[in-house]
Amino acid sequence: MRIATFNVNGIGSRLPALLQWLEEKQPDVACLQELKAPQEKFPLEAIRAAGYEAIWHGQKSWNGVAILAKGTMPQEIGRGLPGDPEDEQSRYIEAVVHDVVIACLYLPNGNPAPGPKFDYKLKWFERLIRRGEQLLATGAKVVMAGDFNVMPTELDVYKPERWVDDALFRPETREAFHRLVAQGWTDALRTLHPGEKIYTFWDYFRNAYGRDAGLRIDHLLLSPALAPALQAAGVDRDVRGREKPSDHAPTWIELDLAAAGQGKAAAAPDAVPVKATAARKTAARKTAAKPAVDSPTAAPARRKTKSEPAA
DNA sequence: ATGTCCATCATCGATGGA
Repeated sequence: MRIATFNVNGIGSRLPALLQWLEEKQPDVACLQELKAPQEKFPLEAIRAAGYEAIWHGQKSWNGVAILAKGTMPQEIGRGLPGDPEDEQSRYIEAVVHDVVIACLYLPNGNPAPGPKFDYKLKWFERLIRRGEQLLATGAKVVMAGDFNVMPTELDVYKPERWVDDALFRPETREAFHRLVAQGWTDALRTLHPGEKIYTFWDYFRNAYGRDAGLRIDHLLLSPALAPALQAAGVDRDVRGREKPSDHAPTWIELDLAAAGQGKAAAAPDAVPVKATAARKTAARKTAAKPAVDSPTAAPARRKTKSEPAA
C-alpha cells in the first residue's frame, strides 16, 4: 500500500500536474494540502476519472485538505482539528482507507515570528499533539501525513543558520514536533534514510530548486501498530522540476500491511471521533438546502459526543 | 530586503499569504 502526501499549492492551477503524477505513481492514498479552493470548486470529476474517490475540506483562497483513495471511498472520521471551536481554517481531515486511519494535515506556516500567526501555529500544534495522543491510545494503524511546516533537525535545511528565526525552524516549533514524535510515532522518511539529505520543498525564489536549496517539511508519521509495515519511503522530486509545479514535491511511503499484523483500525473511528467544529457546522448549514456536493460521509451525522474524550 | 507564484476583486493592477 502506497500512501503519499502532496502540498499542491492550488488544486485549480495544479490539476494537470496532479493528474500526471497520479497516473504515473498510482498511490493508493494521496493526502493533499493547500487546495486554495472553496468546497464547490474541487475538481471531483477529473479526480474520479483518474480512478480516485475523495473527501475534502475546502476554503476560499487559503488552506484546504483532501484525502484521495484509489478505487475506494475514504470513510471519513471527521474534519477540523478538535480543541478550538473558533478555528475556521480548513487544515485537517481524517478517514479510514483499507483499515488504516489517515490523518491529513496542513500545519500553519506561522510567519512572521514572533506574532499572532506564530502563536496560532503553536496552539494548533498543541491540539495536534492532543489528537495524536488520542489516536495512539486506540492502538490503531494510523498515518499522520501532511505539510507540517517544520524542519525537524538541521539536516532538514539547506542552510540551518539562515532559518533559526523562521517559524518553520524556531526552537519552539522543533520542540513541539519532537514532542509529537516522542509519543510513539515513526518519522518514516528519516527512519529509513538516517543521515541522508532529503528535501520535500523548494522555494520559488532564487532558483531554489536548481540550487537544491530545499527543506524537509512534509512528513509521514506512523503509529506503532503500523511502523513494522514500513517498506520504503521517498520523494518524487522530479515533479518539482516540471511545468507550473507546486513548490512541494510528493512524499510517499510503501507499506506491507501483512507485516503489520492485526491492528485495531476498525475501532478507531467510533472510539475517537473528530469533534464537529464551528466551521463544519456552518458549512453543513450553508449546504443544507441542496444535496451535499462532496461525500455522503461529510455530513455531521457521524458525530458522537457521547464517546468523545475530554478536551 | 530580496525573490516567485497564487487567488482574489472595493479587477486587468493592486494585495496578502506562503
